[in-house]
Amino acid sequence: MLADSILEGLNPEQSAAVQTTEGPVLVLAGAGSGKTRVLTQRIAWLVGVQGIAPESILAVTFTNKAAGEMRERVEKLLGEDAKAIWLTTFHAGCVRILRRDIGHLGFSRGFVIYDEADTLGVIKDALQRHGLSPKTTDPRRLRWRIDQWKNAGVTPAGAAESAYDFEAERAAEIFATYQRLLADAGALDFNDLLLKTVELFERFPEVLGYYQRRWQYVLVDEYQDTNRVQYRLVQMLAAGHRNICVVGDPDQSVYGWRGADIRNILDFEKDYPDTKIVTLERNYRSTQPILDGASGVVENNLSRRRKRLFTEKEGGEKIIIFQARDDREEASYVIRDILNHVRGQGRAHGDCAIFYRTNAQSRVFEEELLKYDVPYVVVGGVRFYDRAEVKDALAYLRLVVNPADSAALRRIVNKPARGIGKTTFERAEQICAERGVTLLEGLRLFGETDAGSRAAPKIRRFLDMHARLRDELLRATPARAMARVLDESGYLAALEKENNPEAETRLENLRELLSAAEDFTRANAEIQDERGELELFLDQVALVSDLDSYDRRDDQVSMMTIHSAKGLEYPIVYLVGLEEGVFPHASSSRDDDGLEEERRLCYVGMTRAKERLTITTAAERMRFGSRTYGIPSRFIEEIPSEVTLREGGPTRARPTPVSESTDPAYDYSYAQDDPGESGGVSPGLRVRHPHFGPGVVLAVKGSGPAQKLKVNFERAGVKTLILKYANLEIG
DNA sequence: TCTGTAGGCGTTTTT
DNA sequence: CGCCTACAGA
Repeated sequence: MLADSILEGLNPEQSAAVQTTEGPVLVLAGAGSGKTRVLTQRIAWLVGVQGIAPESILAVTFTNKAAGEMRERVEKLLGEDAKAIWLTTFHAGCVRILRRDIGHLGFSRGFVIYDEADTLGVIKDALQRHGLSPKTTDPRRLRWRIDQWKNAGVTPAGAAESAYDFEAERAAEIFATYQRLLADAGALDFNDLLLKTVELFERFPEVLGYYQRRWQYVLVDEYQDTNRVQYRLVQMLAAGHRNICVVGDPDQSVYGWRGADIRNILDFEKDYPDTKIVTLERNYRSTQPILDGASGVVENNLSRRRKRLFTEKEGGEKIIIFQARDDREEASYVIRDILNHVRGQGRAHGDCAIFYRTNAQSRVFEEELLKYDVPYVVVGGVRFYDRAEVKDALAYLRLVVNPADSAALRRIVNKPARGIGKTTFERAEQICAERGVTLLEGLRLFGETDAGSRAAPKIRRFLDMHARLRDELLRATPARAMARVLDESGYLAALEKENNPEAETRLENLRELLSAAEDFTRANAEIQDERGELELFLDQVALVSDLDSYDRRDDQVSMMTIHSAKGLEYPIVYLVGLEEGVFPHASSSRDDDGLEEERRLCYVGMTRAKERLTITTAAERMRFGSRTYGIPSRFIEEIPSEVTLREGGPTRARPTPVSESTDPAYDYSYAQDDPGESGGVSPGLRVRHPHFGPGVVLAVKGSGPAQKLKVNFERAGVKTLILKYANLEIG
């Protein structure tokens, strides 16, 4: 019977969470306690046993990846029926709602979604309109401030009202201008996607009513990460039937800086006094020492609901704590430990993961991995869709879909160089501001008023091209539109003309983008939507992250920030850089709230490990290009000493100059150093790397033992290598 | 208007 | 250290 198979293998608490379908339910799920399993089985139970129509279920997650994985698992249980379930991220779900109903708010349904770079441009524009320079007012700080307001659901008017000093008043004014400029461009930023949906529901009860009736059951994953706007959204949707099930872990709330409000989960019972609470404390992932260590750390947080994870697993290795002299020794220790496990213990590279606090820390590890020729993948950091050429191509498409998109226009108006430079464009901006027309229209007006000027014919040609592309491509497939736009604009030709390895890399990225567009068409062949496929494609790329495309492979070590690691697990985990200032990060150590969030982050990192956890710290570290000295993180002391095993540390010789090192890695480097010359390596030389394959040297930096190369590999793209470690063959 | 270079600055984490 | 911006020169 289906009911039995759904409940099979669940413990009593999980089983209760699955079967309690009516009324508010709060599932407090500790790390590794099978929370995703509960969510998927619960959906299966609703449909397969209770006979609930799939289309009346809404399940919301934070990442596309989580949504995708959940959908996969639900489809396995329910087959075709699963397709009608709304299983989506907050942002993607809101886009879907707004594309249908934003017209009520006087917004075009053809709105574009602005990313970080786009919004920064809008902030700068707003500053300018207030007669302020980006030099005196830091645009990033201002945007951060505006984001904080928006996270909390504060409007420009509200911000102005609560302004307590001149600076806040001015920030509130710029906030208002920023929103106006977005509206003029037909654009919404990430926060607007949520805010506009809330506004829509508040102002148009009949619209809210439609969705309330539609979704009889609402499920929310990672509830501890919701901000006040998301909270409000969920509350409104569940107001009628109150069949709301939220799953989360207050100890894993690590997005406070992005507006997540831990009160949402802590106060859930107050919002719904008849809440059924299910606590999942049995851990299916880690060994007891790892759980004890992680609990030991997080128990230092004062504002915390008591919870104690346990496992039935017997024994387990202690947590290893390694104290390194410097960041390089830290990295080489980790890499060699990985190699020991791979070569000596039959482990796969893919069993191992390295987690750090900030992306910048990945560099040293990458260099060491290259040195020892260990295959790896870095998750996060620069996103594919953040690369300049990819954004340029997409900007052309955006401008086709929405001619008001000023950020897109700003981006590509003179790419490739077509004689519409800074001065010309500034005039267009001025006209746009004075007359309240779109930027493109401002450009047109300028060309007409100054018909005799040098720029006029160039403007006309650009506008003609745009009009032509718009006529031709509005209903085209994304791949066709992309190919056409790159060709017609001369973008591709200009890149090909450059004829150097860097341009080749960029062309390669554009080819990849093109195939992503083709994939999109293939994947959405059956989806019928009144909106053009091109628009749907642009929606998707606006909301994907690098993490979404990460697929764990057996043959690669994974590296990522702890934030990115949330929700993942590995047999062997290295948590690195545990020094005061690095982790906990200096800018979060000011107040108790920040520190407690760092501590939860540490807990998240530690609980990713299934069997073996190594924590490392370094006495010296290169930061901002100069040597800095650190002391071990307080979190290390918070791990109960019974479950730790210390290696390295102050008992060893004091820090010695590198040349006197007994570290074989260093000795090796000096043995290799003698040939003196770098073997006559110079840009343009074709080389072969044992792991990356053939490539061309782009640049040579420095000299002596530290000489570095920038090499463009045919398969792997541009990498910076240390010559003496890279084992390059010439030719 | 475009291109190359010198200086300044930053780094927290990201849907 | 590396990226981005501002600025100078052609």
